[in-house]
Amino acid sequence: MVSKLDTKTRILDAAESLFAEHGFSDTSLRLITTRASVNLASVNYHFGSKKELIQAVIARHLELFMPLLNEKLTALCAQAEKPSLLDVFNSFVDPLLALEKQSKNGTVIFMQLLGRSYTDEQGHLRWYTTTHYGEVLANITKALLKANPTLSSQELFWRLHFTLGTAVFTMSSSGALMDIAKTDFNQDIDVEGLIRKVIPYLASGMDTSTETTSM
Amino acid sequence: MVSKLDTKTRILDAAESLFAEHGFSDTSLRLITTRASVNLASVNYHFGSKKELIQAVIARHLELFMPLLNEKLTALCAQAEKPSLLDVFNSFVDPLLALEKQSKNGTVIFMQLLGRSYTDEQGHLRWYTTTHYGEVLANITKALLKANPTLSSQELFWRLHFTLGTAVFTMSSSGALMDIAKTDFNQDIDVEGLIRKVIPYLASGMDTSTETTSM
DNA sequence: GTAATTTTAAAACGTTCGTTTAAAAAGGGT
DNA sequence: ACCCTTTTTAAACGAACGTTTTAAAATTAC
Repeated sequence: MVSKLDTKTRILDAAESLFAEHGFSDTSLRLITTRASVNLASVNYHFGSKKELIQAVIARHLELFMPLLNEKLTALCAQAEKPSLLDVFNSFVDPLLALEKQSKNGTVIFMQLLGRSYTDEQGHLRWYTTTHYGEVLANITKALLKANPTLSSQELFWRLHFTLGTAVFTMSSSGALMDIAKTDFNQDIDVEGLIRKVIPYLASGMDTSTETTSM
Repeated sequence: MVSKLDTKTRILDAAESLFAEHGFSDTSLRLITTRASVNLASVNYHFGSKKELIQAVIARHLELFMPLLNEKLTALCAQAEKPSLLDVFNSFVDPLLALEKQSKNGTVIFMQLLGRSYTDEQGHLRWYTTTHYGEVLANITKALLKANPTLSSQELFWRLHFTLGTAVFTMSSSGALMDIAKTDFNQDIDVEGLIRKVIPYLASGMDTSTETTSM
């Protein structure tokens, strides 16, 4: 079943980095199979179609990330004392960094794919996530509500998506941002540093006082 | 020079909505020219290439948005009293809503294009913006620094991009978000309502206290 | 060792893409 | 009316795409 290095794995590895770099549509199967050093037809043989390959690439990351995150969140919800919002967001750090070990730049690639799955008309991707990992998503809101019980479910909904926007956009363009920080401020920062830098911002936004809300 | 309705304008109108809906690569010139009811070759005749058409579409929005924003920001910087961060972000409201009047869903389309210009490998788009509207961008940071003088230029840099992420992502997926809000909470909200909802979040994030920053 | 199955390989399929060409149509100036 | 420029049109170009086909090679099972 397995030779030197699984053809399926080679394809997934090549595809995920190319997808993150150029987007789904702008990455051809020929480019993927060339980088993976496999035959063009192997994609259709092993995955069926390009669309199913995209699903497989994202699924591989979700399968690693989601259980790790769920573990952290349930632990947080199980403890007696009330967690801070920083505690909740810090729960994401280890699962995100675990992706880094699965594949080079795994964290950034994961967030880029997550962002693209929202914008690249792959609307079914969001559906896939919510149906396969609805329990985890529910635990995210549960933990956030435990940290800030004054939040209405509506406000939580909005701020959760505001948070997702910051996270996705920041990590997606992390390469460019880190370059600018290096040249402009001579500031060296890696992926983990960037994650830890954005978390206080996210916690602060999630904790916005609702003084000026109109509806 | 002008007939019933300029062919160039018809192309720009059709292109901008299709670009925002499907992305640059997934929108073919045939789709654009069909919706615009013009000949396929007119795009290359009037704009030279597809890439130049993309530039033109974004430029048209920037040319409306940036001067309006600059006006608001300079007024804010000119006044004696210190503005709040909410004041600064509220300066974006009118310019954004002005886009809504230029074309249907103009605000959302503008933000979608802005987001895509960051992620769709159109890195030259970011360069175009910074070189053509560097003055405006400088005024943004100037206004924010006036509202919060304790911010270092580095922290401002990072939080500005965090802010951009929230704004772009929220407005880009505004259609889906508003749909969910409608079905889940029976909450009716339009583009202006969404803008006004995200602004307190952005101000709060920009005002994050730097207690836990590590580097 | 041989047969059955799985995987790889090269080639071609039909489609769609952005762009170009060349001629017709429309417009403007005198 | 005429010429000259601008614009529109239909048709075709070559390239790149995802996918399919067919056969060879490799692997597994007995």
